[in-house]
Order: sequence, then C-alpha cells, then structure tokens
Amino acid sequence: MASIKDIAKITGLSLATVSRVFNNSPSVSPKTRSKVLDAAKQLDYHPNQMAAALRSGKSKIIGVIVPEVNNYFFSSIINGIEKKLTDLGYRIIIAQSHESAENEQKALQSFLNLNVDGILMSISKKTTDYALFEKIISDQLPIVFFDRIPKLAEINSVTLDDYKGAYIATEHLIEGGCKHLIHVAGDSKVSIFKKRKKGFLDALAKHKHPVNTYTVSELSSNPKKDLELINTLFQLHPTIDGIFVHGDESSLYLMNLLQSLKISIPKQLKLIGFGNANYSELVQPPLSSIDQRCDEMGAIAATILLKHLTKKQTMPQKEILSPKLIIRQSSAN
Amino acid sequence: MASIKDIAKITGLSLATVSRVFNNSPSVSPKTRSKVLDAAKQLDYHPNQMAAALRSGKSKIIGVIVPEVNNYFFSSIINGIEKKLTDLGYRIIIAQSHESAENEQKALQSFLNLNVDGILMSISKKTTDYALFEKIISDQLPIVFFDRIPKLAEINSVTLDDYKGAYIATEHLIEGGCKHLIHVAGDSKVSIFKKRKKGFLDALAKHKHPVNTYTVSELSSNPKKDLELINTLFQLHPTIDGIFVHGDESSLYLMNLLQSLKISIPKQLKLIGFGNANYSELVQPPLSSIDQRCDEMGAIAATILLKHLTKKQTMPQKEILSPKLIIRQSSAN
DNA sequence: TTGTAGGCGTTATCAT
DNA sequence: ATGATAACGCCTACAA
Repeated sequence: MASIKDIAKITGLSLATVSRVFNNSPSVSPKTRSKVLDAAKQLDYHPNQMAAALRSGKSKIIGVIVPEVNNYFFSSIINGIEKKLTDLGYRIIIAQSHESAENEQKALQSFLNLNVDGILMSISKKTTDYALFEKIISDQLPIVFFDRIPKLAEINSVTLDDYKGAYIATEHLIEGGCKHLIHVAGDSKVSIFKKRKKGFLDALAKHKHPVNTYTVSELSSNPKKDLELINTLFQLHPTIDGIFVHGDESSLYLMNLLQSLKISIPKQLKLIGFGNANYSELVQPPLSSIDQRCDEMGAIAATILLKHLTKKQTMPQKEILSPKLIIRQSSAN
Repeated sequence: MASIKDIAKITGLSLATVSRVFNNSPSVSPKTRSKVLDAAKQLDYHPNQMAAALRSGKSKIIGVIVPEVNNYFFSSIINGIEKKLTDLGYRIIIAQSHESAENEQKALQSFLNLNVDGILMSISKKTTDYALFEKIISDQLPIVFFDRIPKLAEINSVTLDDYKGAYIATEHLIEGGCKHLIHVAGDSKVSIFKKRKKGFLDALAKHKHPVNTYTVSELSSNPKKDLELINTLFQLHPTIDGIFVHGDESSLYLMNLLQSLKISIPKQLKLIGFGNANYSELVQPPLSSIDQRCDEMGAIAATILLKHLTKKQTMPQKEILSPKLIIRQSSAN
C-alpha cells in the first residue's frame, strides 16, 4: 500500500504538499499538483481513510440502526439514505436492533467507537432508556431519528403522519359511497396504530357518518377464529361496505377471508390498507393503500443529517411527512 | 473523549499496561487490571476503534455490496450476514451498485480505503471487469461472492443451485399429474434464468414427458399483450395443465391473467414460481415456489469469510445451496 | 507556494 | 508484570 510518504519520496516534495493536493488545497501550484497526481497514479495510491479520520476527526461514516433490515419499509428507507449520502463520499454502516434495546445500545456504542460522523436511526419497540441519546445530542454528534422516535424534546426527526393517513383513507371510502365502515386495528399498545385508529374515528365524526360503525380491534391470525369472527360480524351487520385495515399484510389476510365468504371486492365491499407494501399492487384485486413514502423518509432524514454535518443548521428539525393515498381496484367505484 | 492516556495518568500506569488490559493480555496482574477497569468506568472510556484499526491493521469492518438493498432477497441475505458477524464484534458497511459497474468499483475502492477486513458481495449485472477483484484476491484480502459471482477460478462463493430448483419444481408438477407443461422463462441473457430453463427441460426429458411442451420465453409486462398471448396459447393447447414460472413476481402477474380468463388454479392448472417471495404465501391461492434460502446464503457467506479472516482456511471454497420446494395451494392436488 | 514537526489514539517491540 | 518508545498514515498550525 502506497502512502503519501512514497509519493513525497518520488516527487521530492514534502508530505504536507502531497497531502494538500489530495485535500484540494488551493495553495498548491498546478505543476506540483500534476506531478503528485502522476506519481499517485503510478504507485496506485489511495488515501487511507482511517488515518485521515483519526487525524481529522471526520470519518465520513454514517451509522444507521433499524429494527430489521429484512423488511420492505426499512430497506426502502436505507435505500433512500444510501442514495443521498453515497454521492457525497459518505459510507453507511448498518446495524439491526431486532427490537432489542441491548442490541441497540451496543450498536450505538460501537458506532461511537468508530467515530461515525452522524447517526440515523429508528428505535426499537423496547427502547425506554434515552440516556445515550441525550449524551450523543449533548456531545453535538448529529443524530436524526426516523419513523420510530424517542419522546425527547429537542431531536431531529422524520415521521409519517399516521393520523392523516388513516383520515384520508377513511375519507376516501366515505367519498366512494361507503355507508357502513369498520376498522381492523393493530395492537393498541403501538402508538402508530393508535393514531391510525384515531384518524379513522375522526374522519367518521367529521363526515357525520352514522355511528353504526364497528371496530374489530385485532384479528387473531388464527384463520379459523378470524373467519368465524368476520362471518358473525357480517351476519349481524350485512350492510358493512367498507373496511380500513391498519396494515397491508392484514389487509391481504382479510381479503382472502372475505373472498372465501364470497364477498366480492370492491363491488360489495371496499377495502383499503396501510403501508403500500411491495405486493399490494400485485394481488387480486390490487389493494388500495396509504403510501408511507419510505424512500423519501430516508432521503429527508439524510438531508437533515447533512445540514448538521456541514453546520448549516444547528437547530433540531421535526419533519412530518404526509402520506399518499394510492387508489387501486380494491376500493374503486 | 477519554483515552488510554487519561487512564494511564489517573492510575499512574503506563500506556502499554493500560492497552494490555483492554486487549485481554494475560500478562497483567489482576490488581492492576481492576484498577484500570475502575478508572475506565469512572472516565466513561471507550476504545477508539479507528486508532486501533490504523495501528493494528484490523478494522473489524466488513464491506458488503449488493445491487439493491431494497429487495427482499438481498435484504434477507444482509440479515443473515449481520446476524452472523455482529456477535463477533464486526460491523458491516453497505453499498448498493444499483446494477452499475461504476458504482460497484467506487464502493469497492472506498472499502479498501477504509481498510475493511473483508468483503462480501454480489456483482452487478453489468460487471465485466474483474481486475479489481483479482487484485483484491492477490492482495490476500478475504472476499466472498454470493448469488451473482464473477467467472473466476479461485474464488470463495455461495450460490443457489438454480438448475436443481427448476428441476424439482418441474418434477413436482409432473408428479402431481401434469401432462402438459409450459415454462415462462426470464431474460435469457441472465445466467440464472438460463439455468432454470435448462432444469425445466431436463426434468421433462428425464421423465420422458411428451414433447408437446411450450416455452413462452418472456412476458412483455404489457397486460393486454400478455393476456392475448396467454389466451391464444390456451386456445391452441387447451390441455396445458401446469406452468413453471422463472420468478414469483411474474407468477403472480400470470396468476392474475389466468384468473381473468377463468382458469382455476390449481384445479385446472397447477402453478409454481421461483424465489419464495415474502408475499407468495399471502396471495390467493398461496403460491408454490422454490425457496432460495437467502438468510442461510448470507450466513454461509459470512462463515466462509470468517474462516479466512481467522486464517483457519486459505483455500477458496465454493458452496452451492440446494433450493427447497415449498408446496402451497397453487400446485396442490 | 512549500516545508517542518507534532500529534490523532492505539498497538507492538524492546527493554527492565 | 510493567514501562519507554516508535510507528500506523495522515492533517495542520506554523514557519520559511
């Protein structure tokens, strides 16, 4: 591995001058610059980023932590992040928390040991101790949270407006003529699912929708039980004509149950999910959904981080993305 | 940021001794060890991995390059890699080639500049220049290729036996009683698709299957055209009773076309895909497929890399995974 | 415009 | 068992 020392030796210049060339210092004559560059090519020289990082304090590495990388939502976010940062010479280092607070802490600490220039993360479901986050923030190490964020006042964050997403989904069903809606909710302990439920209810209230609306709080994922549940529900309320489900996977599951009950979608009943999963447009009928704009979420988080890295901004920034309604056949008129 | 220097000062020991404690050197007395550890806790000391890396030449960072991170197959592989390496103190740094040879080269070079200890990668579709790979190999930097591998003799690689996957998929249809099979092939320029086609044909030959089999080489992704194509095909050959498709996404697409033609699956026609995508079990009817064992592929690639990192192995290793037949309703009897 | 020299935090080789 | 010291490759005042 050739170093600037070798180049200095060959060209007869000093280490400093050679170093300046690679740092695009203006104060170096064109002649010496090209002399150095020639030597570099000849020796196949490549700067040692570790050494530069150690000396300069800037590693050009960004740490990213997500609960699971193997998940369309998070991998899309990572894609957005990578695209944004890579052209600017940053590299991203990735860790998964697997929903464990301990893994998360360890990953975070190892990022610090590696002198990352910044951190982008979505916290695990089990994270309750924010001490390390606060330390990072007070140490002025830029950190941006996305999607799942800690309840702290002064943080950079990018989130989706889940409430609004649920609201527009519900409104869409109402505007499509649905008179009797139900909501299949997710685990009420999870804050995003609570918000989605509230969005649903508020949309109903706003549109003075008859109050004969029902909430199947959670499906059991036991097909037999769920089928029975749905069946009973429809026997009690044959007028149900629209369902907003908290997520696309559950939507699909429900869609299959409904189809086995010979309920036709969207003729007899309109269905809309949440998340716009990769498969939602592939199923039959294609599933309407709320797009979470994952790529953008990643890109925006990265953009905020960049502003802090370059000191163009010091105040924390809270970004709340508006979800996008994706209308497909499952809720078409 | 506290350094070993600070600890040395506090404890009155030398840098060397302090360093030894953190490297678990045996030659340090229990008394001094605990004295150092105490001071470390007190100062909230954490080793600077960059500095250690620079000095020791071991960064504990593994570079990973995939075409797209936002893809179930690759993100599953990354998951397998991360799980395997993270407990051993390695961190993974990720880059996407986006199927560009240039991006790939750049990422690779930046990994080298970062002094990664090893590399795991799946090459882009456009990669034709193997010079850098050869240089890396001759420089003894451990590198393991997975899924898409360069045509080089002495490399570590983990791949899926696509031929075998196609073979067992086809055999499964034959054993299920199908008499008239067709294959929807993928782009014949891509080697895995060629292998899948060959597996299909060989299985037919082996089972002395009547030669009235047809290959719809590629669907156009234009629903109208494709629908017409399928329609014509079925009018000419109403006896078609089994289809092996090169991938799950195309399978779903085809399934939808078939359903719109009122062809019932699996009663009238059995269908099997390839890849076992995350949505394959969610669709109706659930799609039979060939599982590519992505998690294992990542874990195995990482394992091979580890053996080289620890010098337990120096000879290149070629691992070929056997795909797994996943039978679901779309091909059930 | 270029050179000198010290240091980033650690590890490793000698000693003692 | 411990210490002194050089070195890893680079950056950056400061000086010239």
